[in-house]
Amino acid sequence: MTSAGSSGATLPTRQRILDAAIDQFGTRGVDAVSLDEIARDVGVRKQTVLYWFASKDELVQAVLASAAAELVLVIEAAVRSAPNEPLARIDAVVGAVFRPAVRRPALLGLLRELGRLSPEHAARLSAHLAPMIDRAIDYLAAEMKAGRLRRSDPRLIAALAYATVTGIATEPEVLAAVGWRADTAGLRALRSELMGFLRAALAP
Amino acid sequence: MTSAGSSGATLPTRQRILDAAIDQFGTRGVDAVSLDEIARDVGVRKQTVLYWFASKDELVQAVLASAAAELVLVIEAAVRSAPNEPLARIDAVVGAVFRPAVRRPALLGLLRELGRLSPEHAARLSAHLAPMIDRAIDYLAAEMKAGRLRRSDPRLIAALAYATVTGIATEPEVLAAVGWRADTAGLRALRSELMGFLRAALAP
DNA sequence: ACATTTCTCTACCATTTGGTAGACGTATTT
DNA sequence: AAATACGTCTACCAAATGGTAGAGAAATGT
Repeated sequence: MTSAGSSGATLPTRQRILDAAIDQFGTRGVDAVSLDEIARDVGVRKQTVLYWFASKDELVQAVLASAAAELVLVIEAAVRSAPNEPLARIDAVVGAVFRPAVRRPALLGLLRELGRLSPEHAARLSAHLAPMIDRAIDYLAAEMKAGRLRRSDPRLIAALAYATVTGIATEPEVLAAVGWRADTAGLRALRSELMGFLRAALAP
Repeated sequence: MTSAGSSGATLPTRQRILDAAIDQFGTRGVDAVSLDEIARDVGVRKQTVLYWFASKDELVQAVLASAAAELVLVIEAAVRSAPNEPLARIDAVVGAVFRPAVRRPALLGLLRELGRLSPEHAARLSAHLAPMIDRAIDYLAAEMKAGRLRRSDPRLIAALAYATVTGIATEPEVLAAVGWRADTAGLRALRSELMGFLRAALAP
């Protein structure tokens, strides 16, 4: 029983399908991407995709779980390794999310798909992220109480900060529309502006 | 020649198709919506849709133009009727966009489709909005220079503010995920938090 | 050596998609 | 009254979609 199970270490193909699917679903939307396209990206036939994931629905489910897990991992690591000071922590989280997000908008783009998914998928994804969200909100509330963050509704503040980061990371076209350049200097400037924006919005 | 032309006053059906298409495209994504579904929404057959709009592509084009025009109209009106003070103007714009946006996420949702549209569509939409965006950026730059707004890159600030408003307005699921309630009081609280967030982010 | 499992493939299939052709009734024009 | 334009419809169609059935190569176990 070397096994594959539903969790453990998996073989190349399955992972490659998953990766391709994250990119496609995240950037173009689940409904707009066909299994054939994913298969072509991976360099394999559609039936191979359907061998690893019994249906498109199951693939979507796996993609969401995988992306959510990756996000949670990245964010929690950033939080743990940051000093226990709210603005520094926010910087750390933004920094951690920012690079992968801008270079691979699909990751956050998947979250933006939330409203277009079936209620079941949406619920599963929410459940996956809920603990982290709840902890973040509790943290914000505590820091507000301690006067280290601007006093406001921590839940809405969390949502607003999320909207800002996700929006800016998943819509390069908007940045292009305001004349922004996607070169290295541009990226650095964007990141620094983003942090400045959030700091100003959240500082007491 | 009572005529219909491509601009002027039009008959019910065409407009109803346009409205239904805005909602569907904006909430579910262009690629994911079929002409049959739009037709069903309107209570008509697909061929009737194709009578008014020669192809899906043409319908998309008309929808984008219509939505952009509506947005520009609403925003410019809000700006004109607001006092010439940057934070007040921002409040006015947010207030003007907020109600329609939350009740009809499709409008802003269409903008979020930008990256998924064909380059031609994206370019046309950008062109439609560019004058307003440029004016906004110039305005922000001037106010920053005058010390009435936090000094920063006006282009990125515009993009960040846009991301915040659009994100929060088009993703009710995120609000739900943080435990927000969509009742009247919730709406008021959300709007006030949003304005507070932006004011704090932009104030000098 | 043989049997079995693992993985990818070809061959189909029913349904849905955007789109064409043209019939049919109703206004409007002449 | 005849002719014409207008708006919606039914009848199709070729391509693409998600999915089933099962063949065949390669590894693995016995």
